[in-house]
Amino acid sequence: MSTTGLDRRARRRQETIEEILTAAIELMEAEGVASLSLSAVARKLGIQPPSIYQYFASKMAIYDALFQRGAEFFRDARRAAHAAADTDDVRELDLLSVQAFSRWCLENPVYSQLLFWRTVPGFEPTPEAFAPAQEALEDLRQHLQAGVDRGQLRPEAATEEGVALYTSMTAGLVSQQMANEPDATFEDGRYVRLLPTVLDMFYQHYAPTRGKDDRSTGNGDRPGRPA
Amino acid sequence: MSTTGLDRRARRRQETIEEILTAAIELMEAEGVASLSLSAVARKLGIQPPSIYQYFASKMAIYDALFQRGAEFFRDARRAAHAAADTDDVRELDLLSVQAFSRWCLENPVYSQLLFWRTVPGFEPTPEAFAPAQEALEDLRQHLQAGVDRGQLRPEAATEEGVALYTSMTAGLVSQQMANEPDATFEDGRYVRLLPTVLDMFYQHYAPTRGKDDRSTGNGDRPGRPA
DNA sequence: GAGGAAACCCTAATGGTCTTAGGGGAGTCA
DNA sequence: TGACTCCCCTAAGACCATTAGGGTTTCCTC
Repeated sequence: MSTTGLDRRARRRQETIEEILTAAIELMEAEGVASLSLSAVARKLGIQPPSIYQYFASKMAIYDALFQRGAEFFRDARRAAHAAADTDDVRELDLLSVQAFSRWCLENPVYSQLLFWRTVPGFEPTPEAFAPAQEALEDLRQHLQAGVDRGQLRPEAATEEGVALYTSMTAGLVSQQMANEPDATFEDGRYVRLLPTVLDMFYQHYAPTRGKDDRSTGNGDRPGRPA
Repeated sequence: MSTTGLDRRARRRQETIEEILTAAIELMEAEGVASLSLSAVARKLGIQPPSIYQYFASKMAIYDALFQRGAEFFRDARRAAHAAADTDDVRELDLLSVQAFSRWCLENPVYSQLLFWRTVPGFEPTPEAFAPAQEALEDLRQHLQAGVDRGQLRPEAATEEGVALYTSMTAGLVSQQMANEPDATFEDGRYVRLLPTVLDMFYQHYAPTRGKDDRSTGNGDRPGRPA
């Protein structure tokens, strides 16, 4: 059969590509992101180093593929956290998704370093690899816009400035966590524990100006301050 | 003379060490922090690569020396900003020093990456090299304690949690700035422009509970919301 | 089934890296 | 002057990424 043969070959090729990528990830986890060696990948697969060039044009192409893969994982993890949440409260949803974000980062330090730090010497992601990351950012902006629409945030929150603030604060915590306590889990990290706090700070900073300072604005289900 | 000879030799040795370090910095600025090559350093000095081992035990030792150098620069820049300020208001002082911090980071991206990101493969700073960085952190804690003592911050601000929040938020902005707009100056960076804002958020979050929620606590000179 | 093409994997080689070993010359001191 | 230390060298080993080119297997077409 003409098609099955082609499919088989294409499938085997795809399998090898996957094998290379997962071997690369495992080696990076063990030896550090920037010290990935193609020879080591080849050894792990039981082939000779030049054979890898059948599948990737260069070492950078491997980094790029992993960047794209990570960005897709990340975007989907964020969307899944949204979909799984059974609340309509924007702030609650926000906490869930930001916790999903940081949990994913801590559980996938290799991807995080590739995605959020510029940790590899000459590596710059191609636009194609970068696209999913930008989609995730756009997801976030729309989410903040939803918060604005429901009166839980001032319109400024969904601007470029709001997104910049939001990402800096949350990614800042995760960065510090990974740099200073790389082995901590999501549950007992000293920095990542502060995520609800910075979220509070964000929502308070962009709280709609309704009457006087009303901390629990648009957020009826959270315990208020004692009267 | 016995001493002058020894001094001369020691001085020349120290000069060579400095030459090596500045050459390394220049190469890193041009080629990226992690892609530093001892051979390139040697070429720049007009010597052969093995000769560098007369002055540094390994490539990591050079990274370590630069880490220490950078931490000392950083600590001193922060202290100088404090000393030069002619205000007693803790919050004002804070803004000046955090701006000095981020300005220094943007002007010295090589040192910043070495100090605040884990960007080099197998590099871990030795305790000796790390000491000045810890001194700078202790400076910050004391500064926050001063804010507490003057009634501008709640006592929690000067705890480990407060320091973690403070460093995460400010370093988060600087990280995002350097990752996303590496060529922007301190004046026109989209992220670093938000430093006063996050400082506001911090001071508001740790505002002493004086009567009701008083947004302008300890911050008389910033325009309030319209009544 | 036979011929041909493509895919796959190999060896060999180039030029780069960090690092160690060991030797020779120059400056320094008694 | 003789000895000692320091400095820089060349040579070499063990890696690395990458290119060139050849042989074998696999698949499609006739």
